[in-house]
Amino acid sequence: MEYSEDVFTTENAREIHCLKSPKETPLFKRLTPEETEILNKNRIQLSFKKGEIINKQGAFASNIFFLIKGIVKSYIEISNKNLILSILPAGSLIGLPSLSVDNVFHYSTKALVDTDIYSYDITSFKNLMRQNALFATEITDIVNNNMVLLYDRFFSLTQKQLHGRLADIILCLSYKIYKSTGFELCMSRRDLAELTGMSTESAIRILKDFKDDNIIDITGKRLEILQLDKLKRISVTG
Amino acid sequence: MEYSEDVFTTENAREIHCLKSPKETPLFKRLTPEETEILNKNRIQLSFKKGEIINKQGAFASNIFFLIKGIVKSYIEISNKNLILSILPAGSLIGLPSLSVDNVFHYSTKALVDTDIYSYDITSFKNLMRQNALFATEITDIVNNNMVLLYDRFFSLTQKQLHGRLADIILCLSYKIYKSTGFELCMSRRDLAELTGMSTESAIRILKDFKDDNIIDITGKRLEILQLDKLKRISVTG
DNA sequence: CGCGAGCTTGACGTTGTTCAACTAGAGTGG
DNA sequence: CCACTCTAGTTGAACAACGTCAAGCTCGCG
Repeated sequence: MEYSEDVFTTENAREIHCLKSPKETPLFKRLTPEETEILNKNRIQLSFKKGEIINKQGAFASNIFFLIKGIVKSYIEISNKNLILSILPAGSLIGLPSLSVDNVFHYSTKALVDTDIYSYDITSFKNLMRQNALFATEITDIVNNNMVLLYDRFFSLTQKQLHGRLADIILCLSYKIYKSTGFELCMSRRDLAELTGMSTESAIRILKDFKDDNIIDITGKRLEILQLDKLKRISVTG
Repeated sequence: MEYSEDVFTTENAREIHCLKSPKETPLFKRLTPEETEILNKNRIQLSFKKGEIINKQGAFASNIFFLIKGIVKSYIEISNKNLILSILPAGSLIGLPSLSVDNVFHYSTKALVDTDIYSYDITSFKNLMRQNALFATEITDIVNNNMVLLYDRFFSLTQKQLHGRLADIILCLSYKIYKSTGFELCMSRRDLAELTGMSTESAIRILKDFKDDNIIDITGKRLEILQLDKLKRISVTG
């Protein structure tokens, strides 16, 4: 089943707002031809294979990345504990916090599938913000949107039990990333666990619970939502 | 013991970055006299007593608030589950996400002590951003800073055990809000619990653990950190 | 003086992690 | 072509962490 666009804005908006949705960003349209030229002069296109690290948390951030094609995970790693912040589809920007706070990356990112990015010089980027108010406002909008998504995930992971958290993530992946109730998962069970703040074993057990209850079907990487309403109910009740 | 300024930027920057620190924001200095005039024409000053609600999550957001004096908690409430997002000191802005996402407040805020605020018209605010790039950039910087703080709290609450989480919060309050190792807590045990994502009883028990181990002294609302190093170690080990 | 909200403690049950073992598939080198 | 290894996935049992419930306490306030 494919979703119609209105699914995203109706009913349980709260629950499904937890991952980034690919959006045709009007970001660069705010720039004048001259400004675009400046930005593109220092732009480099790079390709990453599935599993490759794009940037490392803590590293000096001299670039902002724009995701042309692919899917990427952003995550925090501290002393062998990993937490996935978000799954980023094409159209996303990587490294925005570095525009304002320190000159380092605040999270790592890794390609979940083969991925192409533009790498922009962070200084040019900053300068354009300081001279083009509409551009700067667009950036604020993007950061604010990310903020609200993070609020929802923050709530989910701290207030819901394992079943609710996993239901949230399955719904998000379905709505926001794959835009279908059936899809080929581009991440491991461990990734699912790190997205939901639980152990890998727990993630596997709960997937099995859902499968035994005929709420989803999952074999290997192929996941199909069989009873969307039940999954939503689990997401709400926690 | 009072902290010298360099404490904030050295050693374990990661752990102490979890609440907002009061900062003399150069925000409004970016505005021209005419722009300041526009903004202030639609500005209203309001006072809230301790415990009063400033704005409600979900309500129509026609204003951005600036915290002149006082301490405020911002929190998410869904079906009798509460999660405190942040403790905001004087100098903070409230409602920034509403500039970009929906026209509603994404969290509620409540005064923890008697509080004065300026209430700005959100439309004037938006218009100024669209015409003054330096102003818009400042807003981006503020939102980005809040984002990074949220990353840290997100990690703390999802990856650390109760003792680590409570240690984090005590350190944050000490560094960022009270700027001293001894202070009069302006919130209830329940607030501490909602800040750390645990039950009130657990918060109380762990405070007692810390007290029994002579790491802190707490009687009523008065809290004194006795062994800062031990508290930091607990924060790190989780 | 009594009431209610916040605080505190102990006993108990649940939830979720850890550990260990086992399986399946995907390279890798002889 | 066959061991060999390595990683991802899976399962069960034991255990620890944490929440819930119930009861009692304290203190400010009417």
